[in-house]
Amino acid sequence: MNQKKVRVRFAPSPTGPLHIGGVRTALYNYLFAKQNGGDLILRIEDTDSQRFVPGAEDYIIEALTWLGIRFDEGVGFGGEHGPYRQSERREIYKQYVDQLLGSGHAYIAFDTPEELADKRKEIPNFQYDASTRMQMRNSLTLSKEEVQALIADGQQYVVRVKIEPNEDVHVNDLIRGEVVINSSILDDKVLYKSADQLPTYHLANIVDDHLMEVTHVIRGEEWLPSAPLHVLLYRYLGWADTMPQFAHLALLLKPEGNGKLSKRDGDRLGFPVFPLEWHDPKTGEVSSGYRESGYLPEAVVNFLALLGWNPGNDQEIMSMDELIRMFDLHRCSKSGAKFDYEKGKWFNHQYIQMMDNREAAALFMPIVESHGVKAEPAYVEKVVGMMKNRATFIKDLWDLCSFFFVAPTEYDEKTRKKRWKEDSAAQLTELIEVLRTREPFDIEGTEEEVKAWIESKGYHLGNIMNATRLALVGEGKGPHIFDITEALGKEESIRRIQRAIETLG
RNA sequence: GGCCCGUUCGUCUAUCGGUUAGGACGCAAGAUUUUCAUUCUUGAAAGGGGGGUUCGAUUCCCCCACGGGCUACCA
Repeated sequence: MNQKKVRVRFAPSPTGPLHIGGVRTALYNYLFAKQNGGDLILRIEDTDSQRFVPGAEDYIIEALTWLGIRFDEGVGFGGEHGPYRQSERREIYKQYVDQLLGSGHAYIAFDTPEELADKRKEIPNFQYDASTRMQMRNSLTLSKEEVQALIADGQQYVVRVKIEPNEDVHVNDLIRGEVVINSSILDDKVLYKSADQLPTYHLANIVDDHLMEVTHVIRGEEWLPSAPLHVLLYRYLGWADTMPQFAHLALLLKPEGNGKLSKRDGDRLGFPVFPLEWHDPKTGEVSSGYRESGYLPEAVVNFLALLGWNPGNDQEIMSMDELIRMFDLHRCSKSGAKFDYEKGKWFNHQYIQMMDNREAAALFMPIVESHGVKAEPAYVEKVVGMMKNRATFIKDLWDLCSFFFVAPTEYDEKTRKKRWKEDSAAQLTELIEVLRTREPFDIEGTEEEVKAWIESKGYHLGNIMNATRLALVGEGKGPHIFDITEALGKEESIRRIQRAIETLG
């Protein structure tokens, strides 16, 4: 094993918002880096000028920052191995393309996209490789002079890797073990595009990982088929001995039906696929995000970490620090995981329960204010403490406990029918007198006194309590009655009961 | 079509040849409760099929089926 400092990278392409599967890849890279005292690099792979989307890069950084994934180096974070944006590394790639051309591991090809398309139509399973390259228009079949002339003439060309056939290529994957593929089935992939004068992913990736001293490549399974090509490129460039180790992560799948979870699923499936809300600059379309939906970043991280990995025991709730300690690439599952949104909600519920009341109240306060209510932080904190165990999202709290802030103006019909009896008005009128003289207006004392009164009168406890609840809340829900009266205070409690008596009769 | 990877409850997963196949989400029932929740208890729920190897396979091997990925001058 090498003793070099662990360096991993997350290398998204800025073609839109980062989706939740990408977030998981970033997370695993982060966990692995931190566990090994290594660095995490953010590299932007913008070699496809056609698909570039403005704002995507900032979005990626903001999203990962929100989730607590910290980079040591890269776009927006500085570092010694820059630039970290591939579009700014043209000259570097050019140099290695020339090296490959010089060493005979690559060649220039003049075939136009149209010609290739025709070829593919004409010959089933056509592949540009050792068996076909000598029938094509490239620097292998044309003379040096012809090639020079074509280039001088301004003909567009690409650079292709020249794959040596009949060679078993071994890819040692940290998750899947050894994968062996014969080089004959690989094709002569384009390394350098004529269209935008930039390298393709394959070349840029290898050059950058080498130059940035990346030790481990942790990426999605969609890259596994091209991993042998990458191994070969390291070899052709003379970097085989410092080649990083690979780990290909199983994909995140749609919950229903088939296929991997993709950006286009958007809100179609009934849940966000993006960490942050995304406003498409072209279409104006808005896609929901986990943050805006009310998720706590810690819950999202915990949930995502467990989608495709487990600690080997029954523990499910883990902080980022624990995840860093426990993460293990060898415990990543080999098969794709269907995205289970319900479980995600459960995680958020758990995290809200673990949250400090003050913290939760601070998050809830803006919602309270948005309803035109001015409330003391201490009061909000008290209410949150009583109610948060029933909330999956902080924003749920308003529906759950608005009655703590706004007196009911109408009474739920069903509850009224069921809970407001003939003698409720009379009984609650008496109750008001009991409450009026009660001092202090605390939870236990008040409860004791009210119950003693009910008993002495021979009233039905349930009837009184349920009617009182209707008066205080406006419907048949909520915490313990005396928790409510204590929080509302004597005056407000009496006022509400009074009002109910007047309204409901 | 070709190539690659995978296959345990509905879902996420544990099991590194011998287990009543465990946990979690969700679901159902019950308990608690003055209500609604929370909480607790219990329950239903799984090794794709066929061959091997072995005293013994969910576990190892092969075939098939199924699922997923890749197959662009996209990443």
